[in-house]
Amino acid sequence: MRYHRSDVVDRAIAVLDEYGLESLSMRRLAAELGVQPSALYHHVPNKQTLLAAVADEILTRGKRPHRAREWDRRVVEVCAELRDAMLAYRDGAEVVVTAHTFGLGAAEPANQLRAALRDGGLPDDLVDVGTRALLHLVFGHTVEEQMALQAASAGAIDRAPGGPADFERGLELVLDGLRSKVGG
Amino acid sequence: MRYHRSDVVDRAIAVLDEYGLESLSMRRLAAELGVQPSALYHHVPNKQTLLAAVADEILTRGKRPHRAREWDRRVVEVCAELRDAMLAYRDGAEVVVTAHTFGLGAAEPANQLRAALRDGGLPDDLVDVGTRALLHLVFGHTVEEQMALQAASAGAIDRAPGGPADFERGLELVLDGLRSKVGG
DNA sequence: ACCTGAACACCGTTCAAGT
DNA sequence: ACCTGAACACCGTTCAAGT
Repeated sequence: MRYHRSDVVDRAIAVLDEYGLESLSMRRLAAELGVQPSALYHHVPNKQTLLAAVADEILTRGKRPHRAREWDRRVVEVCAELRDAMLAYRDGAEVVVTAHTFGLGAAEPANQLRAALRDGGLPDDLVDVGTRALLHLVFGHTVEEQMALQAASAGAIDRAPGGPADFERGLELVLDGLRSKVGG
Repeated sequence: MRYHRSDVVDRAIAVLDEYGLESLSMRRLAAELGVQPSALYHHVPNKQTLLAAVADEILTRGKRPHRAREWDRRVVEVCAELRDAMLAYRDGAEVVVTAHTFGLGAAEPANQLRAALRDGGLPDDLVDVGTRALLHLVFGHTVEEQMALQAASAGAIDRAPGGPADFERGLELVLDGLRSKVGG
């Protein structure tokens, strides 16, 4: 059987979702595809690049249309889409955040947020600061939430995991700050 | 030579700072101490626990007195202390954030932030939401900043790394949101 | 109590050789 | 172009045995 890069990425996501990030090794993935580990390096230069591709694919699969017209409602939509996309696969948040940290892929959400803040009439420097703040909030919240969800499903007794309500309230804090500057 | 747990942690920080997190293996650390890898397991149950201890020690070393009296100024002080503590060692932010993510140690900053927000007269649920938002902001910003600093010092040309100015402006966004709720 | 020596079950990556 | 087979240089962790 002959594979393409997209087959490798798809299978990587399947392994990630079923067994978790710590089990997603190049050797394990190769075995899953019925191929020698060295064969993977024909489709992907290294594991880091593969994980970046996995992150991008997770975000692509989570894409949805944005209907909001006001810039601040669109920010909430983009952030919610990002959160839902990461939560859709086991350890998805960890993978996306790591890719973003290393500057590999996962750039789409940042671009959408920047565009929304610019539409809001914010000055360039505040667009930058705001975009980063929103992204860090969504990433931090979602990694924590997914951690708690997975711990709970593994039987560990845990307090309520934050959830979508706390998520939006954290967002509103930053949006309040931004809105107070848009008219200033 | 006989070692104690604190010797192991101290040496781990030295290795971290000099060679980076990816070089901080149990085997490498053992070699650095002139001991067999298995000897480390008399002082520490596993690597995860060691890294949590490293995170806590990094935060302890970065401790400083807080002089601000207003709650919002104290928030800024706590956040700046946290950021500086993590930046003081190579990959320090990554280590502290990972420990916090896995719920191992790194709990002090959260407690200090909670106390400050409570002093501000915020209701309990907003104290929770605000603490998490501030923590995620500081963590996200500092990991990104440290990444950029290390990339720059490794010769990669990079745009200005955010720095303390952007850091405080992101913070102010959330503080604006919180302040608008304290009188409401 | 603390350490050694040896082993177990893995990693990511490279590279000559095959088809 | 894509894959195999074998190797290189590592991992974290366990455990009997020593002092």
